[in-house]
Amino acid sequence: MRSQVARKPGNTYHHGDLRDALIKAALREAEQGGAEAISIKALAKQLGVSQPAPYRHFADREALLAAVTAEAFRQFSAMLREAMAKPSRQSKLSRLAQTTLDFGLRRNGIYRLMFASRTVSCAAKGSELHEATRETFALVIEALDAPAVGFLRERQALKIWAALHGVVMLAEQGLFTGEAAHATREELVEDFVTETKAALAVAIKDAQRQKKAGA
Amino acid sequence: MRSQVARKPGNTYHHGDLRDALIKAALREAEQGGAEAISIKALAKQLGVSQPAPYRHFADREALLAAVTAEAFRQFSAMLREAMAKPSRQSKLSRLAQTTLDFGLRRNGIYRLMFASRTVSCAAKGSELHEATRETFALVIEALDAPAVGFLRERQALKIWAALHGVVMLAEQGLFTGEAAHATREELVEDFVTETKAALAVAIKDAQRQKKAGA
DNA sequence: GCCGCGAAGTTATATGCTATTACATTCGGG
DNA sequence: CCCGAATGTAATAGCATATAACTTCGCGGC
Repeated sequence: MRSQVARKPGNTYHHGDLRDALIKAALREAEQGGAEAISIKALAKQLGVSQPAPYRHFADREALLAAVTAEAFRQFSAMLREAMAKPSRQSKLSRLAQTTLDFGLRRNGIYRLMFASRTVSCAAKGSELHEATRETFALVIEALDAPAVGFLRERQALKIWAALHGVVMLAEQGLFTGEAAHATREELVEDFVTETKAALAVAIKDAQRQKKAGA
Repeated sequence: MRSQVARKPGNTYHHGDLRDALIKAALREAEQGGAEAISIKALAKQLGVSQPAPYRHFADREALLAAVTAEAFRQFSAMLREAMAKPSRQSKLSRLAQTTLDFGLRRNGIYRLMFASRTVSCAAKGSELHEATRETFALVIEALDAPAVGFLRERQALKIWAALHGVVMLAEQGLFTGEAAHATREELVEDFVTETKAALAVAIKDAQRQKKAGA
């Protein structure tokens, strides 16, 4: 018979998977309040471990935030992938766009963690976080469903990506609820989607014409 | 002979204009590190007053942040107005756009304070902060240099405003420095400006046609 | 089997920030 | 000139980050 001092149901002194539990709990906390809602002390209490225990897994608060943000990007990517995968009348790009808007508003604290904090821009090139962001952007390019034509595809991806972020930002700021609200967020997003498709179609046609002329 | 305990050069027990000094100093601090770089204690020390002195002017940290953000909006508006006022080859909209990008990158901490924090969305309707944001958005509409045609003008203003924010966000995140960097931020911004002008021109022509047809 | 080492957790503590309370000083109007 | 309001100070409570020193547990080599 072991000592079994542990306070957790069928387990021991050691938590078993504290690192993962911390990230998941932190994500829950950040859902509403963003990064500032993440308190190491509170998380430790919530998970039933001593206050400095988390420091065994993360050097400091910044490191935890980076891990949480990376996980957030992975969840976001998964959501986008799912939305793009399921059959639908709408285009992949449109589904990606609406999903981004939805995610940005419903999980706004996490969204701010991902796109509006310094954590991401400080991520080193090979880091877990950096890779997670790159993968998400790759999905945007994929959603365009367009052949590679010079760097035009990447450029259009950047443009729609930027536009989507902006809509989320303004929506959260309340610019759609005042007098200027005669356009819904969804309409604006669909506008950008349409424009992107049009621009891509023109560019591809141009490229084909040039090829033909060259041949 | 008075006590003259004061530590400040030619002055007294009272600071004279602590509230204003706090806001200005806080803005300096936020320039790089954003909201989290603003510490009441540090500001008090820096200004040579006792640590609780700031609480005479702001109920709590949130209130200080709101005031700082409002001041930031006013400075931003002033910068936009100046850029739009001076004669130039470029359109007003283009100057507003490039100025926004410049401000968003050079004073990124403040920019995040203004557009990516919960402070703004929590601002009450009549508050100083709320008014400041509304005034800034009015400048965007002005920059379009277009007659009011239904709500189309507001809609275009929202769109370009959103797009600009997105570009700043992605730029700060480092998405323009990687492999996809074959479009500069300035080019993207100019793209959006051009598209906005085109959309406005079409809409206005449509409206005139409709009017003529109706007459 | 047991031993010992390293991973993971604990208690105690230092430091820094926010915020409140009670007290002191100055300014300005009646 | 004096009193009250505005503004500042000292002292302190409470919470968060972070580190140090000690403890417990699991596991792999012998």
